Amino acid sequence: MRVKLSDVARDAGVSAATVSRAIAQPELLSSETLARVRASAQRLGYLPDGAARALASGRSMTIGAIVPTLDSAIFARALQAMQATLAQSGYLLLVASHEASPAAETQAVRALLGRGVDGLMLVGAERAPETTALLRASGLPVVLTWCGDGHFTAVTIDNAMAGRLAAEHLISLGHRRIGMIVGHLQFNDRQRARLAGARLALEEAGLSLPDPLVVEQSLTLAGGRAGCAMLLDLDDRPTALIGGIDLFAIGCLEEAHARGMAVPDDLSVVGIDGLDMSAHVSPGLTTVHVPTGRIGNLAAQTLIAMVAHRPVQQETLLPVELVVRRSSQAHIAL
Amino acid sequence: MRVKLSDVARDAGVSAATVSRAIAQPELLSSETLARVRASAQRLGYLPDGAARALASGRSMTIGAIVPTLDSAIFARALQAMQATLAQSGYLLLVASHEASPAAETQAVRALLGRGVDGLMLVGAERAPETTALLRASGLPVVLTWCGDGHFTAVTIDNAMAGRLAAEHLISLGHRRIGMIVGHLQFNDRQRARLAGARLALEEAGLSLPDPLVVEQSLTLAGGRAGCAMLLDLDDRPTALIGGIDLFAIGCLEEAHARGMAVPDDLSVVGIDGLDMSAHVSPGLTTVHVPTGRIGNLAAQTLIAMVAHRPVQQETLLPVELVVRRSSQAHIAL
DNA sequence: ACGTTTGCTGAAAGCGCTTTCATAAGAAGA
DNA sequence: TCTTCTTATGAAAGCGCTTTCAGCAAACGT
Repeated sequence: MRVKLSDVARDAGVSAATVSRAIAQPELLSSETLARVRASAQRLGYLPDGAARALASGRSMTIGAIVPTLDSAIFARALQAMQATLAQSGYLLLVASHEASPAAETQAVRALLGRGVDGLMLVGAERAPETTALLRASGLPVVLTWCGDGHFTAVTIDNAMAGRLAAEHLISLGHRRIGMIVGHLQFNDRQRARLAGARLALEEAGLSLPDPLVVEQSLTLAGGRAGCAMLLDLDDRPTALIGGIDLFAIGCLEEAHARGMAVPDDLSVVGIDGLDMSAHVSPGLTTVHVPTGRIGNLAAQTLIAMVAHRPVQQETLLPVELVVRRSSQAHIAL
Repeated sequence: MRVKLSDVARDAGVSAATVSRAIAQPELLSSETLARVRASAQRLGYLPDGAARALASGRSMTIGAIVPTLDSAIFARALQAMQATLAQSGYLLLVASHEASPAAETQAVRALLGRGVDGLMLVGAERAPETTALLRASGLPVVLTWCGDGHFTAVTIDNAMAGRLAAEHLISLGHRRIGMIVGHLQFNDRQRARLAGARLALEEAGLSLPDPLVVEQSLTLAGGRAGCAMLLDLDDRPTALIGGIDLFAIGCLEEAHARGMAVPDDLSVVGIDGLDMSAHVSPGLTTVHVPTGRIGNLAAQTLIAMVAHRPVQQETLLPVELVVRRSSQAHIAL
């Protein structure tokens, strides 16, 4: 049915080994043999069988990625960047998502490991012990992203610093009562770290971020609006809000607008992520920029290097940076 | 090194065939044999080798998807939906993107075909003839999305109708001069169809959508803003704008706001897509809703059915629907 | 009681490729 | 000229699984 390597070999009048080499190590062949094989392959429309190659060589030229969800601007961008980088080296991306379920993540790891991926990208450092055991036992190159665990190779950002920068910015603006909307903290070490960073900054300034001023929401714009609504309905409402992700902050902008409150006059808002969109909303969103695309690029590069047994940096910490726009301003105490 | 099927077989005191059956067709085994094999597999931490399974069985339990980019709310959502549906049947998603390059798409198809995917999802009906030839020659289940070509199985929406609904809505509101921002039309049949639909509706109403009122932009919020700026800078500026994607329309909202123009008082704006975000921006965006997630779900279901040789509908046309919000209102002629 | 079916299991032949090892033919050195 | 390297190629042994095809019991039918 399908053209196989032996067909090409017969057509070109060479052995199967030679055809195989024409694909993988062309420099070993004489130029005329190579040309002949290539011509045959071309003419017959030969496409190597990946499964057979993977079985025989032990490499699948496939990298796995497991993210909470693809349906997020953040992970989508990181994966797009990964995919683009991987493609340049002939790798393909096998993706799975776990929707914030550790058990689903374990399943996904198992599925990807079974598919013979050459390396694996995961988000965050927190996971079921079983998953970690699986990963270690596999001996496969693994790169953690956003958060590292000190053991696996990682491409990270300082989430706590991101939270801190957001908080310190507001503190320096004179805000004393600050609220924060975060994603569900369970199985989300990025959000926990951002919250912890903000809280610490507040405490160092002699302020605090008490539980009533922190609301957990699902990671959507609607979640941001709802969280904002809860915070603004408090008796002693905050004068400034931090969104654990930009989407939350944008939700705050919308909710404030819907209530007839002016941002930044009546409420300051700061996000964390640095979505493209954040520069374009009104007012422009002050945010802590995270190099999402670079996380993806570097994760891919690191994985490729590890597969090739090249030395890699154990943990690459990418910088986050406060970008001040219109959504935050000095708080005038009454 | 790694535990293999024969290790499990030896440990359980059965043949390799029996272990294989324990995985793929457990109903063929006596319950005690099955239990014994499972216990051994569990204890040894056996994970089947996907490459070997794929080679021996001819099925990889992997579905390929090639999209223009992952970094788009639309495709990200569709892929997330696909992935979720596929995962339920034990399939994994192998993704590639082509960034609006037909040649890159061909490459991607080749790469995925080579990886032995069991089926392939593609976006749109327009592609290099070589790609189509490759697809046909492979004989693999293929599902086109958003647009069909009358040959391959497809899960589509009526893009022309979407454009028409947007235009007719504005016409009915009394707008006579309407502009449209579309993505680069080359290699994007979805945008072409939406434009054509809008144009036709206008012409049927005795109006027109002349070239100067159509601007092509890259598919980002910034593109939408830029397109809006161009249209508003026209001598005879339009009173209403259609965004070929919601992101464009949201860009229009921002640009209008930045210019001190009120939407919908000074300008009506309608999008196409129905992003979650569109319901939350201010003013709420009138848009033609597209069931993006369902496209992904159905593409996955269709592919799974095709792999199993179950009959499938040749083309599934999903409905689009106008959702009227605050961004559009009647035009008062001066 | 004797063929016949049914249920469960094993032997073994691949699936299409990679890769080691061996070999043959030149090139180079002595 | 004869040995010693190189260089280019082929033969063949798998990679770890699936899947006929057989075989052997036990259960069935008459």
